[in-house]
Amino acid sequence: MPSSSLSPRKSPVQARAVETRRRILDAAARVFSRHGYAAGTTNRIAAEAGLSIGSLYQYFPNKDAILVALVRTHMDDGAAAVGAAAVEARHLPLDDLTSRARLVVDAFVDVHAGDPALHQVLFEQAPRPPELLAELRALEDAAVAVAVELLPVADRGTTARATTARVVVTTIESLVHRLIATTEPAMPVDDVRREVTAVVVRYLSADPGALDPSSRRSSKRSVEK
Amino acid sequence: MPSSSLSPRKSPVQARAVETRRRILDAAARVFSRHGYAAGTTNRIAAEAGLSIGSLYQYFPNKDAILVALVRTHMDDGAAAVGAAAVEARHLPLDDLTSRARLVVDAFVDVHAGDPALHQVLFEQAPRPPELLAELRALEDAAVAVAVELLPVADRGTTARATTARVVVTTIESLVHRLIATTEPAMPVDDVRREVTAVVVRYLSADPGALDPSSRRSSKRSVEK
Amino acid sequence: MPSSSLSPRKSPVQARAVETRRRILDAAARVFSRHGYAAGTTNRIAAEAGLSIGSLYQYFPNKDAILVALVRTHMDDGAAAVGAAAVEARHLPLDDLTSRARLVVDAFVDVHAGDPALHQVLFEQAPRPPELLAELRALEDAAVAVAVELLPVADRGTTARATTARVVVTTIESLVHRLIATTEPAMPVDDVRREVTAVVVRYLSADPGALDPSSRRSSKRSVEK
Amino acid sequence: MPSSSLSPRKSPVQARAVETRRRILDAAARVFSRHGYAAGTTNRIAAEAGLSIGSLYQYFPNKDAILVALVRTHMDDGAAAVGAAAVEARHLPLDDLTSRARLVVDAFVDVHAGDPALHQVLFEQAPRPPELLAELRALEDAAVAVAVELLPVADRGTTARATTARVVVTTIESLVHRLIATTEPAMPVDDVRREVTAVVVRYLSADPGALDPSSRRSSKRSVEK
DNA sequence: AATGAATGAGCCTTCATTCAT
DNA sequence: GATGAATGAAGGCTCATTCAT
Repeated sequence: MPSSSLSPRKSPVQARAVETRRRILDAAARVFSRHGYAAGTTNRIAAEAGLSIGSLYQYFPNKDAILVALVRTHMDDGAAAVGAAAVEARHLPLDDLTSRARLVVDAFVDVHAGDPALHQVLFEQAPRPPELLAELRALEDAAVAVAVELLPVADRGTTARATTARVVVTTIESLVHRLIATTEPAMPVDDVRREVTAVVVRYLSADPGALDPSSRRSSKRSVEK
Repeated sequence: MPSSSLSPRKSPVQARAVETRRRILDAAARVFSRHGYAAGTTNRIAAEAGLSIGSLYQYFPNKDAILVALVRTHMDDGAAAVGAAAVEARHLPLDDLTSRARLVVDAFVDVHAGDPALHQVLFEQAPRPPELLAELRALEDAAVAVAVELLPVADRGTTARATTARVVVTTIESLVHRLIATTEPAMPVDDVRREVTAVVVRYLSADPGALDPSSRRSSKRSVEK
Repeated sequence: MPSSSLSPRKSPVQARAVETRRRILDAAARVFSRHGYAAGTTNRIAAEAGLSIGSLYQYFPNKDAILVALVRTHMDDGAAAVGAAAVEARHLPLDDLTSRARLVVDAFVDVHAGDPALHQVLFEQAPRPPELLAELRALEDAAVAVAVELLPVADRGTTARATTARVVVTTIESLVHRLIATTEPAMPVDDVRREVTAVVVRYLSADPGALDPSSRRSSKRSVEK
Repeated sequence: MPSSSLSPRKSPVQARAVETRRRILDAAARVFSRHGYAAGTTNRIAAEAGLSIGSLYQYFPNKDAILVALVRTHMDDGAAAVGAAAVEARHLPLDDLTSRARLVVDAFVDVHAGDPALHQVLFEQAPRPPELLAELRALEDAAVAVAVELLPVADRGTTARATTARVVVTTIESLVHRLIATTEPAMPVDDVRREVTAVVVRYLSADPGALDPSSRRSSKRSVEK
């Protein structure tokens, strides 16, 4: 009945429900991050959210749904961040590969730096339903498409463009993830940004002619020497 | 009770025990690979090993010990394979970076290609005790040390040698793992070998002067130049 | 507060309450019929009635009360229908047993044919409180009394009149119920009417002398006779 | 290792397992009989059997399996008892309908008299899987077949033989069940035996010509007479 | 009176682990 | 040493019921 309200907000009921949902998700993030997936029990999550177990199940049909919601949130956030970076990158000169890559890498780093432990749980430890896996793959495909367009990804000798693009995307993703998630003498985030960018840019910049690693024995000549 | 100094063999009893241990570990590998960690129950492992659950517990104090043993085995195998590759690589000329890197990358690929699903379980999905994580880290440190010695890892501008070396090691590890373990249109193993090698070699070969990604905007000027 | 003695109607408020009660009961009937007692949750009933769960609990103190109300309704309906049939039957000649029985059987069939699944839930599946069971028994006793009066139930050899009457009532009840509720190649309702009537009539009509099943072996001789 | 035992019993292990199974089933029978299906929790059954809940689940995969086992047992027992009675009945002269019927009725009574409350739970209250229902129907069909053969079931006017046979079977079943299961002033079992037999025999013996209840209004004329 | 979010006891089930044989 | 039946803590989840709004 918000007949003349300027802010077309959700009705109180819904607004509260939305907030409770958030609270559960936040609690789940904390619990999963701390205890991992298996030990992140629904009871613990409910307690952490300050709710009864029954209430939790009024918002999510089962434990997996909570996980999926969390994964989707992070996927969306990641896609948004990287997408924004890509848009920004397009405004930079085509030949300034470093700056372009850096923008994208930074987005990835920001996404991962938030809660590495949670990321670990969400994307490695927990059993994700096939459908979610498919979405994840689709997202990566989209990222590959962006990479092709954004970076000068060309066939280089034996290597097809698609392969190069996928290597680029996978490198950024996995390297950032590993460098940040791997505990202990954590690498300073700035170093991560700089080095991952370097890895990608150099991979793409190398003069194919001077540096063909296509066959294990291409080095033959130097060996003969 | 080594009866003769010439035959340092284990007594029959011990030998049998060792073999049973192996059987359990092999069974666990198969079970974890197929079902994941959580669904890889001790009973299933015992059944797969053709043992009673009681017997299994005479060889391992608990489920975690099985996992740890498995992880250690794979760590050792990996270390051996990479170590052997490193030894071989040392015989190649210092400037044939590609061949040297390729040798190491191949070792990593071989280690991962065997049973990607198991690797996933052992190194991502299962909750590993802190002590094991420490060992893992030590192993990586050793790998970094080898990398420093084996590859022409030098300080490049802002980047300390240790950082470069760690990036190299992490890149190989995570990229190979991801490229092989990530299901679906799996990348041909040969492509993986070639491209990972390329990534590493180019990262290390780039002329530091011409390609300094140290600051996000520094590149602009070089472009204008 | 009946404002006028001429209109013994309930006040609007009460009338509405009565109607809401009805709505709940109807909804419960549908839900129990479809899902059974256990799966017929109060929330489902409330939803089916277009009410909030809170409102439902303003009309019934608990789930069992709903069931009891439903059972009572059906008991009353049944009693009314059978009672009416009995009244009508009394107008038929005493010796037209078939018509008299048929009238009663038809009443039973009509009662059961309406919603067999619901009947099943109400009278077999759901746990009925002892007090309700007592009412049920009382009702049956009444039916027995009617049977004694309506049908020529007389002592027959070893069998007391009360027993015969109870057998008649139970036969009609259970046979109609079973023949109609038992799924699958359901027997046509008309066959049910005819056969159940036949069972009862023949049971009551048989020449007691010619057909004494009182002892297992006594019959042999009578056959020989 | 029962190499030379005269009684080819199951090995100790199996024998014990079989006995434990029995204990669980017996406990379940008592618990279901006392508390009904819903309130007959697996924990209660385990406790009643003097076992831990874990052990119970080593013998039955879930609660329903226990119910099904119980139902099957009773179906088998019933089929055996009735079958034996049928065999015995066949040795009686064809025209001694009463004795033949009595034999069968007695079998039914014996089956039901054991634990009426449990029967109620097993065959009315509990949710039985469709597959079990199918078996139940098959069993009834078999019973109908036996009835056709055993008793002089012939077409009588409007009524097909199949209908008559089914009515006979259903009458015995439902009447015995109801007469015995219905609590309180329980009818003496001997009365049940005698009267149910009478109902069936008279249903089958009546002179079809003299007693045709085929149409509701056929009686009108006789009234007018 | 109505609403529906919240509650929590309790259910079914799993599985690592123990221990009598 | 081997066996496998037994154990029971703990987990995911449901649903009748309450209560603040």
